[in-house]
Amino acid sequence: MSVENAKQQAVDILPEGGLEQKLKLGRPLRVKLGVDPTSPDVHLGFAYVLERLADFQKAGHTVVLIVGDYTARIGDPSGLSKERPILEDAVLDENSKYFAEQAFRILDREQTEVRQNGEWLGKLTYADTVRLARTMTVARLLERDDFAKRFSAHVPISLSELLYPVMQAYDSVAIEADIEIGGTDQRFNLLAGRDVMPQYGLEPQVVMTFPLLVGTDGELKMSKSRGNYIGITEPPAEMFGKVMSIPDKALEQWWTMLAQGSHPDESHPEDPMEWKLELARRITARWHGEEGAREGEAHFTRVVRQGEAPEDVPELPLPAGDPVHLPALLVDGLGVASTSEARRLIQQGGVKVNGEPAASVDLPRVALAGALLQVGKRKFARLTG
RNA sequence: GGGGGGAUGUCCGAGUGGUUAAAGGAGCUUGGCUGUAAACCAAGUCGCUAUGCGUACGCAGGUUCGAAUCCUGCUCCCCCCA
Repeated sequence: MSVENAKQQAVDILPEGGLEQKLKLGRPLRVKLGVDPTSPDVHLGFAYVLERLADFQKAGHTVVLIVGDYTARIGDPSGLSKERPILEDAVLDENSKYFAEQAFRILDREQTEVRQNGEWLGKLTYADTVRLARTMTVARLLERDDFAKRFSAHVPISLSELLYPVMQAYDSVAIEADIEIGGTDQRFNLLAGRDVMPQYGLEPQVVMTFPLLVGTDGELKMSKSRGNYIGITEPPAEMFGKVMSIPDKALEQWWTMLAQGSHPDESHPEDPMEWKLELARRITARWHGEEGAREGEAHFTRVVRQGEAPEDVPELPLPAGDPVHLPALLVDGLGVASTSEARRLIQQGGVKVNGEPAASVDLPRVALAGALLQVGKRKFARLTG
């Protein structure tokens, strides 16, 4: 049974023996996961958690995805703190759709309920909210690690944020969750559900937490806002290259969480380079198939290891005029952020024409027509016209 | 309600009237080394067809030859007491 797989990978299963009891009920269990609709991109870290949900589905259980639209819509009025920004309804709806599309690459659509928590949170009266709030104490909230840290660091915490755990707990009430899963950083919120559910006459959910995947920087949790993530929709070459860019110290965790699959005892190449290559192949193959993995590796070998131009270089028409002003061209065609940035790159030899560092910001047309223009190691364009 | 402290570039954080586009660090970028990475070395890191010009130190005004630095009002944040 695939639930075994999830069990093995979990960091916590609370309470002890709770999962077995739930499983003994002999009916499809309702396994809940909360989703933040402000950043709908499914990255490898999140995909890992979705895979655990899929483990449950394989055993016939039902997955309930809670899109936190209501929580996101409340947001933070000041706009100054570290809280999540308020998003437009339209953006949220768009995000939810985009998210679902990606999530169903992992989850079985037939065994998945997608719910928005505005459905029930939007109907609570003030009295209902107060009743809900009574199930939690301030002291317990402040025990939570990140609140405790922020509080002692004098970083603002708004009252609304303190309500998040009970709102999330109420989601469990509304959908009658049997199990809720999340990253280890969610432990407190998940446990809040256990406290609140009995107040509404429900059996408390079982809580399962899973390890947090570190990002491509090897330091911090993978997340979109930190820019250290790999999205599952990224093209093969990007994906392969980003995996290769992780520090060696992250190898072991990535291997365990993302590559091993159902063979936990499987050995890996000793040589870190070979090990990482195998990791990159597997991850790319998971999302783009064997063909994609080959393509990604070929690109990596050629461009990064051998320092050559990729096979298919996008074409870029030369603008009118002679000489050609390089900074503008780099901004328009190669994605350089500003002309000032472009000038710096040129100055430092980061811009190459046919492999030779560009000598000046203005180059004669004849030197550029048909030439290969390169910025840094990875951006290329073939100039035409 | 009373009292005190604070808001600086991507982030952290110096700077209390005059080369201050703003120390230092982190991050990031480029180049070098290399086994992808890391470590290490060097440079860069607001914008602009640019040996100059324009913007910039919470917001809006003011004082001054000159302000991130002084004054006034406003907004936001933190702490203590109630």
